[in-house]
Amino acid sequence: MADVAARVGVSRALVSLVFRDEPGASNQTRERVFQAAAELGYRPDSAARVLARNHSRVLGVTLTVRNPFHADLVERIYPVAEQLGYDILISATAPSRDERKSVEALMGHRCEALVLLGPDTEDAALAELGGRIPIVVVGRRIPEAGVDTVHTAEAKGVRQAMDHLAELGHRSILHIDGGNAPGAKERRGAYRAAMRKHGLSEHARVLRGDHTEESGARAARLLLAEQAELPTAILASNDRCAMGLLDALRRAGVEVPGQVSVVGYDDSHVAHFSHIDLTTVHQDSDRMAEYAVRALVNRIADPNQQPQELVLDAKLIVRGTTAPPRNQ
Amino acid sequence: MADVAARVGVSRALVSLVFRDEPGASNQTRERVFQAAAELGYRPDSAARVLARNHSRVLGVTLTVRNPFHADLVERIYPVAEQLGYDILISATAPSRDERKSVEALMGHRCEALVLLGPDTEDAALAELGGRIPIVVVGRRIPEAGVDTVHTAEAKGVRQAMDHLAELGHRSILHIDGGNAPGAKERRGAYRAAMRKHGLSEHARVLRGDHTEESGARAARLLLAEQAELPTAILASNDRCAMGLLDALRRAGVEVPGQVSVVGYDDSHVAHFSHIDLTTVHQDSDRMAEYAVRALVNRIADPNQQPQELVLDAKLIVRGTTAPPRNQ
DNA sequence: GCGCTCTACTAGCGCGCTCTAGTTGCGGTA
DNA sequence: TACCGCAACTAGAGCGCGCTAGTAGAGCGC
Repeated sequence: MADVAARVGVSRALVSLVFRDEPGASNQTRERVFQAAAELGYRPDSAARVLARNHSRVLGVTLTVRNPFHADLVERIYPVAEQLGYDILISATAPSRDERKSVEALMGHRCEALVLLGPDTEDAALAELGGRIPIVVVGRRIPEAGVDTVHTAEAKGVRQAMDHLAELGHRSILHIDGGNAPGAKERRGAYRAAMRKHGLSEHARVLRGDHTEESGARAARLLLAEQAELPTAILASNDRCAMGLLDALRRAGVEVPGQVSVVGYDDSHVAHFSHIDLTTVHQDSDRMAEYAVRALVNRIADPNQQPQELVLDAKLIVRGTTAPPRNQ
Repeated sequence: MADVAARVGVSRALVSLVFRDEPGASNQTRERVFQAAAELGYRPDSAARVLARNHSRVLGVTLTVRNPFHADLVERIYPVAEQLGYDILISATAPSRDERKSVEALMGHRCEALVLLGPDTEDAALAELGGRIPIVVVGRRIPEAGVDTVHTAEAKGVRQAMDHLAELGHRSILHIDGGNAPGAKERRGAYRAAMRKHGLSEHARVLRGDHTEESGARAARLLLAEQAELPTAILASNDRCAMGLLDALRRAGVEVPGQVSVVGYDDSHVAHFSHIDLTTVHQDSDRMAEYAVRALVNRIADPNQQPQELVLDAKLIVRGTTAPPRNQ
């Protein structure tokens, strides 16, 4: 920076002004500063910036690197953050690297606030974390944790899916649940309620699962091994689960939707693909991402505001994996 | 830090020593420092650290957020880097965010070196980037760019796949290529060479594609629309392409491998799933990740060493999507 | 001529840490 | 006793910026 200043023949402070795009420098000088910077290959050092300002203008994001819905969210988080003048740092969670570590890393890099995508940390720990640094939890409800959250109206989405299946004439509808994963409890409850509402309680059945492809495939294997009649419709815990289920069923020669209808949850980009064409509950990933970023920016500006819970509308997208039940 | 020092009754420098785990402090003092730090909720600020040291001990990684093979690599990069005392920062590439931007962001955050996973930046630009900061290119060959690279012996992998198909009796083998994507050119060349070697040049056919599911599905639609006989085997550009191809074929009622055999490339985790069970060319993602990180660490230590190209062995993994050809 | 405002610019401290070049005190050795 | 070496510790500069408080000079009205 000093080199740039020297080259242009001004002070460091002026160069600083120019790079921060603040008033106080003539257009001509700005030009010359940028010119000199380009020639010298100068770029502002964000570590020093962070140190000198007292806020870093960096938001951290934790995600599960294998989750396509997280990928959808991240793709939208970047432009929104950029527009608001924030930079994004990503830290991945994986089997070998738990969420706490990701969070620590991001905090160490001076993130001012964190977006947690579908965190599996327990409520109490999240509340405690929220006390230390602004966080927004995406895709999971956290009652009374005192942190901002954004998630879909799980129950509504499930209800729509169940209404759709019931209207098609399905009675034997099974649910593969998401275990302890974010949103799973709500979806499970809504499934049971919908079965009751449609007078199908006797057909209600929940298989334990999670949010991975493997859990869908496992459920399929289990059902096929039972030698009993397959349900005519299956509500999967999410799209990944539905994907696993779909392929396992098809490999076993079970036609979808001819013999079994399948509904997913998330409407992640994989569901759109013409060759998957999954009926699923749409979560508005764009709005979730936008809200998450804005919530953090607002909270940074005013840390004492009441924590907000944004519940986005869910909407069933009917595609090719659902049809009237087979003749039994 | 000053607070911690004051609380223990020592200088800041000593606290610094303790946190860097350097010799020069008694065990008793270390204890007391950690104790005080815990009580005060102190954590070292990495921005300041980076500024004061002249190296940051941070490596940057660029990846395509939707690519499962990249996910595999990242999962291994974390522990290796940690073991060597480096921290990882991830920057995602997406349609809305090109590679240059990711690289800029990482450099701005003082990464000492970058791992580029399957970069699509052109060779010359990579060479130039390599002149400014140590980089290692993963999954792509860059002849004479003067940067470290690690990739699979593409030709060998393709050759094995082709030998396998030929041995099964396939003659009409089609290739959906990866367009300009990393490794695509080599795979395409190897496909042609293998067809020649097996005396099948007249059957050789390459469809233009890329490394996405959609390109596989598109190719399937195109083939099905042609009304001509389908090839008996298809070599996809990578696993994602194979996934798209597989599902599109199955949805059209084409049995895999009964009517058409399919081979992927990458052996990303999706290929393992029991319900996908894809015959594919294994790339050793663990070794790739390890080598990439070590190469950077070595180059940071000695920037002038000769650039290295590590070519990892490729190995065909025969699973369930290949079988002898249908009777024609 | 004076004082005023406004634009364009500058000096220099401080952000939280690392690192070099020390100092202090103590036990061992000739 | 004098000296050395070593463990344990400290003072203070400096990393690259942002920011506050300031100055110099041009333009203007009276």
